[in-house]
Amino acid sequence: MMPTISDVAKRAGVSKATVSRVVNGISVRDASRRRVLDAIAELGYRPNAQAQSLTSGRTWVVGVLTPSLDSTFYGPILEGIQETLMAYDYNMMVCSTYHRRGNEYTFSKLLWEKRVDGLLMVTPRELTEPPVRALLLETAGERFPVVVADGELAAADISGVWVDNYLGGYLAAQHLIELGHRRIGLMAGIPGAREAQQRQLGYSKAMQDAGLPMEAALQVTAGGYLPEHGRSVVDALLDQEPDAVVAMSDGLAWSVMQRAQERGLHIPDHLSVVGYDDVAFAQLLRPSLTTVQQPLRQLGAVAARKLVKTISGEEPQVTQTTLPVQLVARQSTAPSRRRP
Amino acid sequence: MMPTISDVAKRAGVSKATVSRVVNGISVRDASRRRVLDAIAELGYRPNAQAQSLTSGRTWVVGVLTPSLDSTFYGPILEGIQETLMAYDYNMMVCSTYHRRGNEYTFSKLLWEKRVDGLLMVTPRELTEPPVRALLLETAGERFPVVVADGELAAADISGVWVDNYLGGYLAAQHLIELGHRRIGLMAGIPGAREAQQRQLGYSKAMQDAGLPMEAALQVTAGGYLPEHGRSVVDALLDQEPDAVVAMSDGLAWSVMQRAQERGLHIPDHLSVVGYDDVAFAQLLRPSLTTVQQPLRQLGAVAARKLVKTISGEEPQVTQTTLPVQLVARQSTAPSRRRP
DNA sequence: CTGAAAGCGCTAACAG
DNA sequence: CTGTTAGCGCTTTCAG
Repeated sequence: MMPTISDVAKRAGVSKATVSRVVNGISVRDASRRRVLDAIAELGYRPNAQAQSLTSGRTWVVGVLTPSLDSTFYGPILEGIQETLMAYDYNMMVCSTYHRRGNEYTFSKLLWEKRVDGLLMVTPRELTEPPVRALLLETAGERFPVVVADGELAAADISGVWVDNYLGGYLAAQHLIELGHRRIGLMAGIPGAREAQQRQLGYSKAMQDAGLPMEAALQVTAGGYLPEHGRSVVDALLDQEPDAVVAMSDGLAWSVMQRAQERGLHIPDHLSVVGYDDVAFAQLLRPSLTTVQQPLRQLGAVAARKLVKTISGEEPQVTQTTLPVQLVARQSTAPSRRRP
Repeated sequence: MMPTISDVAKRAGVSKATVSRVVNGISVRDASRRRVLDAIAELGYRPNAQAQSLTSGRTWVVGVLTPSLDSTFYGPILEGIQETLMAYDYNMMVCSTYHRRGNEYTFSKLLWEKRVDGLLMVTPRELTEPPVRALLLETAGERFPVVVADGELAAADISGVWVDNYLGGYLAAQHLIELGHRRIGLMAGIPGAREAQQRQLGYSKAMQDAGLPMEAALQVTAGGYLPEHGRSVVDALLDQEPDAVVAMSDGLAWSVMQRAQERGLHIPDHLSVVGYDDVAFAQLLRPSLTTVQQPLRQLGAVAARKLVKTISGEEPQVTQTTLPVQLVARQSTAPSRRRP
C-alpha cells in the first residue's frame, strides 16, 4: 500500500503532527524537518488529498458544468477556465450535460456530493427552471459558491460573467450599414434566448440609428446555432434578396454563405455576411468570415477567477461582469454591389 | 452546516450504521428504512463522498490527461470518455497539459494525490521519456491503473487503445491510386512520431502494391498538424506538381487545398487531396474534404471502458485494442485530369 | 518546537 | 435486523 503519514512519522522518528507540519510548511526544528523530508523522499510519500479535505473542508476541486466538450465554442472557454484554475492550484471535475435538460441538476447534486469547493456553470439554459433555480439558491451561499459563465440568468443574487450581446448585434449591423448596405437580414439562433434577444435589440438599434426600415421577412429564426439549423431557413431569407446578413453564429453564417453560393451569389460582391463568435474555422473559410469576436477564453478565465476568489473569501460579494466584443472584418463583407 | 450521517441518525432515532445501510441499499427493517428516508429528505442529506472514499478507498473519479481542451480532435475523444464514465458512475478530473512537456508528469502526481481511481492519458507524447515512463511503471499496478488512448507507447505492460494508422495511410493512398493518380505526394505531421511513421508505411505499401515509384521530393514533413504547419512546406510540395496529396491531418489538407487554389489549381480537377481525422470542419470546406475517418469518440469510449473494467478488477489484464479507420470520400478527390 | 488525543463523516466487522 | 466499536489519513487544539 501507499505510505501514510504514520509511516513517515515512524521512519523519521517523530509524531504524525510533526510530519503534518513539515508538509504544510509550518515551522519545525531544522533537524526534524530534514529527517522528515528524507523519510518522505525514501518512502515516496504523497499526502492523501481525500483525508486532507475531510479535515480541512476544502477539496481544491471545482465542478464545471458544460453543455459539450466537443465544440469550437466551449473549447476556448474550458481552456480559459482550466488555465486559471491551475494557476490557483485548483483542479476541475468536468461534466458535459450534452445539452440535455435535467442533466444540469443531476450533475450539480453529484458534484455537491463530491464536495467540490464551487461550481462553474457554462451557458446554462435552464437556470430559470424551478429545480436548477432552487439548487442555485440553496447552494449559492458561503459553502458552495456558484458562478455562471454566459448563462441565461441575470439574477442579482448569482455571480456571473457575460458578454455584451447588445453591443455585438449593434456592431455587426453597423459594420454592414457603413459598407452601404440597406436590406440587412438577420438570422437568429434560439428563439427567446437571452443572448439572441440582446443581439437582435442591438441590430435593431443600429438600423434605427441609420434610419433604415426593418422588415419582418428579413428576420428569420434558425432554432439553433449549427449549420444544419441555418439550412432550414436560409432560403426564406435569401428569397427576400437582402444585401447583407447578420448571422448569430459562425455556423449559421456558414450556412448562409454556402447556400448563397449555390444560388449563384458571389460573396461578398452580391451578399455580405457577418457571423458571430469567431470560432477557429471562421478564418479558414473562403471567403474568410467577418464576425463578431467573443472573448471566449477570457470569459472562462474571468469566471474561474471569480469563483476562486469567492471560495477563498477574498471577494465574497456577488459580482457580475460584462465583457465587450469586437468586430473582426474579413473577406465576407464588402461594399454593396448588387447583382446585375 | 450541511447535515451529516449523525444528524440523520439522530433525527430518525437509529444508529449511524443503519443510516449507512439504507444509503448503501443493505437490507433494513421497513419501518426503520422509512424513518431514515424521511429524515434524509427533511434534512436534505447527501453523503459526503470524501468521507466515503476515505473508508472505501474508491473515489469514483478518474483523471484524464489531455493535450488540449480546445480542439476538434480531442473534443470527440473527451465526449466519448465522459459518456462512458458517466454510464459507470464515474466522474472525471480533466487536466489539459497544453501540449507542454513536463505537465503530464506534474498532473499525474497531482491526480495521484487526489487519489483518483485511475488515469486516462490521451495521446501522450512523452511516454518514452524517463520520468513519465517511470511514473507509469510505478503506478500501472493494482492500485492505480493507467490506460493510454492513442499514445506513443506501445509497450506491452500498459493498456491502451490505438487507431490503425498503417491502415489509414494505406487507404488514403489506395483511394488516390484507384482514381488513376500516379504522382502522389505526402505531407507528414510530426517527424518521428509513431502515428506518422505508421501512416507513411501504409502509404508506401499502397504505392508499392500498385507498382508506383516513390520520390523523396514528394514527401514533406510539416512538423505539426495545424494549417500553419502545412503552410511552411506546401509550396515545396506543390512545386513537384503532384497529381494528388495525402495529408496527415485535415488541417494540413486544408493548407494544401488553400495554397493550391491560390496557385490557380482547381480541386479536385487539377489536384486531389485527402485529409486525415475527419474533424467537424472537413465536411464544411468547399470542396468538402475526402479524409480518413478516425473513430475518435469510440476511441475515448473504449479507453474509458477499459479503465473502468481494470479498476473494478473485472478485466485486470493489460490489453491493447486497435480500432480500424475508414476512408470517407467527398469532393476533394476525383479522377486525374492534369492541367492543360 | 513537539507529542498525545480528539475528531472530520463514513463504513465495516462484531456482537447482540 | 441493529447498535457499538474501531478505524480510514490527516489536521488541530492543547499540554508539555
